[in-house]
Amino acid sequence: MQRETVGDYMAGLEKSEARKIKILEGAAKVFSKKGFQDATISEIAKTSRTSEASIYDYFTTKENLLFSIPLELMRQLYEVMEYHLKLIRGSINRVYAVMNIQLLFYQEHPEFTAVLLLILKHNRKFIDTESHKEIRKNLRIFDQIIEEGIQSGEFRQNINPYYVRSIFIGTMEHIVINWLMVGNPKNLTDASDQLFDMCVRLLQKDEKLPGCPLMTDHLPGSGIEG
Amino acid sequence: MQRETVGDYMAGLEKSEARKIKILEGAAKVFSKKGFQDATISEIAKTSRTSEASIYDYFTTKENLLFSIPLELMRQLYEVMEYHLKLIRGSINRVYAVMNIQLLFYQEHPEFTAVLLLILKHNRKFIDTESHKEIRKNLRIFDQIIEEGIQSGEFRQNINPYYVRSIFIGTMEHIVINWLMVGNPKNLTDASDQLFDMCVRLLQKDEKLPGCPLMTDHLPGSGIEG
Amino acid sequence: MQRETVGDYMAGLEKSEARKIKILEGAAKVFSKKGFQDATISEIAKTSRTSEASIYDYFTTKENLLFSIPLELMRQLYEVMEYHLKLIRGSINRVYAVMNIQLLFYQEHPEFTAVLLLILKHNRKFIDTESHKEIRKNLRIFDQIIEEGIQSGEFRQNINPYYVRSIFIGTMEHIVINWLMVGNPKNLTDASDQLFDMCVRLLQKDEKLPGCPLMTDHLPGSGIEG
Amino acid sequence: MQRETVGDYMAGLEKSEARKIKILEGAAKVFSKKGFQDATISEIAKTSRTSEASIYDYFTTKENLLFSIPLELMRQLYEVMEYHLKLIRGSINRVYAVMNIQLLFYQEHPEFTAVLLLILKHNRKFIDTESHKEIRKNLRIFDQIIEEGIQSGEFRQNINPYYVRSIFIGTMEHIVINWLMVGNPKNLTDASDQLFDMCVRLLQKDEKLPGCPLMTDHLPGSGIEG
DNA sequence: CATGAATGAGCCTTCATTCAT
DNA sequence: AATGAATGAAGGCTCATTCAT
Repeated sequence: MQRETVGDYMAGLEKSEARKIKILEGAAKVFSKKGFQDATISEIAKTSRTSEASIYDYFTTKENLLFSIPLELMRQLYEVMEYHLKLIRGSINRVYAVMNIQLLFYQEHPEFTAVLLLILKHNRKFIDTESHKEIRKNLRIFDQIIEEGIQSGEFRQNINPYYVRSIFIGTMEHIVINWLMVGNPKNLTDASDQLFDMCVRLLQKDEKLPGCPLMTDHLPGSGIEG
Repeated sequence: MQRETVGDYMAGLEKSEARKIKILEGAAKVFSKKGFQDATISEIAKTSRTSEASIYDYFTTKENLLFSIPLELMRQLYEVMEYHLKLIRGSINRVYAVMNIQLLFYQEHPEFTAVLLLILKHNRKFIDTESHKEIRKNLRIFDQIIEEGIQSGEFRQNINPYYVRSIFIGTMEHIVINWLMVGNPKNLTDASDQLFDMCVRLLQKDEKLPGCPLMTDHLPGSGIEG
Repeated sequence: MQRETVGDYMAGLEKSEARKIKILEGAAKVFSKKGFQDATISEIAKTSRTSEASIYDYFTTKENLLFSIPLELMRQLYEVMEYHLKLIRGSINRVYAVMNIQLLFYQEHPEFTAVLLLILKHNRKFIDTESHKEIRKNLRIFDQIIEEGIQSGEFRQNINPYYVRSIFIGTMEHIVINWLMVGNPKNLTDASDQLFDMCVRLLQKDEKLPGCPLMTDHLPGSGIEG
Repeated sequence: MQRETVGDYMAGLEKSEARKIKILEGAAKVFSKKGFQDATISEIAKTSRTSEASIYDYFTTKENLLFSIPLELMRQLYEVMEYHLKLIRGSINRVYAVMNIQLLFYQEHPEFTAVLLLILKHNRKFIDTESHKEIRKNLRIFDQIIEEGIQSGEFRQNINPYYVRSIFIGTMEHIVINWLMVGNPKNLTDASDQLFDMCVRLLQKDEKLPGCPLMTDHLPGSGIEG
């Protein structure tokens, strides 16, 4: 088999790389539970089954360790996105896929997600890191889909890609943060379809709305109260 | 009129209350610049032109100080919202007003906003504070408007208020966070209209979409109750 | 009436002196409960129904306040001792009286006693205070009785007054400290007679022992194990 | 002999245990000079030739450090007591030995003694510590000797062991505290014999008092078990 | 490589004390 | 005379980080 699964992902790695990943996982676990400042290197070492000093063999500082958490995972996400998007035609469908994959990924990596959305996204220094570059790479996938949709005529012509992205990303992250903080909704993917049903209206051409397969249940209302 | 305006707000306060507000302002300034942990009480004291010990006359702990920052401001925001909404008819117009007031408020209090959106919103303990209660009170204003719009028939009948709120709040906060972190957009209220143009599509009935000039057909001649 | 009772003791005092005593009482209460360092001027002020600043009108420092606590009370004790001893003849009886009065005094002023025996007696600086001078004055009463007893021939000739005093004072204080710390014995005066029965043997002449009224029940034992 | 003597006691210890002892010694030195509150961890660290942080590797709090000071020493004292008492016959002789050993021990460890008698003995929390358990173990040695003396008929039958102990312990501690506070007597063991001469009268049968040269008639030729 | 052990640096928090009213 | 209000000064404790083994 050519594609390695997540399961045996670490199988082919050198021992050193494997330990680095162990540390990152432990760090994600501890950071997500305690926050950056309340997490201690000591606890991360314990969680990673290694020593504090060893952590400093792989990461220069505690902050560097924090910032390194998304690097590999965002690359994985990027690959998964690319892989799936190759198979999907139609901008709307591609937007849907991106949202779904993203939310699924968050759901499967709750600790990483907590680190990303509750800690890193609000850290100004994080913007200058390699990890953030990976995040922007992922964002660009979304941007491209929107632009393609506009150019192909599948989307409304007068939408502003920046605001579309803001709405999609902002909404998703808002939902995910609620999921992380108060456990609501229970299941992120449950939210996915509902969210999409709403958000997609932003993209669709006006005349398409009634016939849009995603919007079949929308009965035209009567009038408007004066 | 005899009631004090916002301008001379502090004029009528006792000295003790005035100092408390000074401290909260200094704290917002420092917390917004440094984050919670990197901010020191010493620097907050200096910024507030008071002593470290005095801070502890008004707030029990550093965290309590942090959590106290939004209390008064969120009450002010609530009052402003209530005041303006009394004058506005039509659910769409009211949604627009809420977004505008909110964004304007953020823009006018960037340090407070940074504390709120970059620090407090991701702190689990914050949820149990009095300040957070005020925030929920503000959210309920939004919820009510949505529900009224549905019941009055002005909005689509099959929208899910939870997701509508998530989209509006999530998007706004995303925009505001970008504004705080990278200075883009330069002006929050510039974003307001663009955002609204898009978001409003989520609420409107399908047949209204084409060509409906937003924000005009709901404003009766006066629109403002005497 | 010439002798004022403890009850109306404060009646004849100036208001200022009355407040000073109030403070000393509050201080004794708080110091006895918390110890010197853990007691705060703030709590003493509250307990004394006065303000922190007022305390500093009467006492220069917290330590000065502590050291001032025994001054008046030790003078009272001295007067009580002198008053009673005038009526008592016989060195043994006088020793007994001193012990009794002392223990009774401790029992009636448990907070003062705690301050004295748990805090002040182990403070090197206290030795140089006016209060300590009063304490030494009281000790001298005891010393005099012992010396009189020796000179009158009522006590053994070869006793060392220093060690006798050490035994009596050391034992009493040990008992009182236990009473303060673990509540045992419940009643100090209960201990008084038992203690005296034993301690008095140190003073009595050897040939007096068999006939001594305090020692009537002593049956001669048999032998000594080799 | 292979067993380490007291002299090279620290030789066989692990480095970590040796450092712990160094800290305890430094702590005893500083606490005895300054008292608990006025002693600073910083000064203890300096005195122990270690860092403040290291102290917290071995002791959880400053108070825990204080309370830990007697633990090992009281164990040593217990062993010394047991060792010597094995060699001594006669309850009077054993009482004498206990007093002597105790006072000698105090004299050899003046800083420890100051901590014990000037700080710890008056601390209510100390009662619940492991160290206090050791102290009670030592007290029980004394109690047993008294009881044995009563049962063997060597002592008066009607003495109350609680008061006997109070007298012996109270007196000794009183003397030792004076020695610590005002340097009088110069030499604790000088006091020992004088004190014993007096105190022993409390124990002896009445008829024995006249002319009985203490400490001779209980010592058989050898007195020491091979 | 891995790590046990050690520490320098720093901050929150507390009060005794002062002073203007 | 009395006090509310303000603060300077100080110390316990915590960790990120280093380094010898």
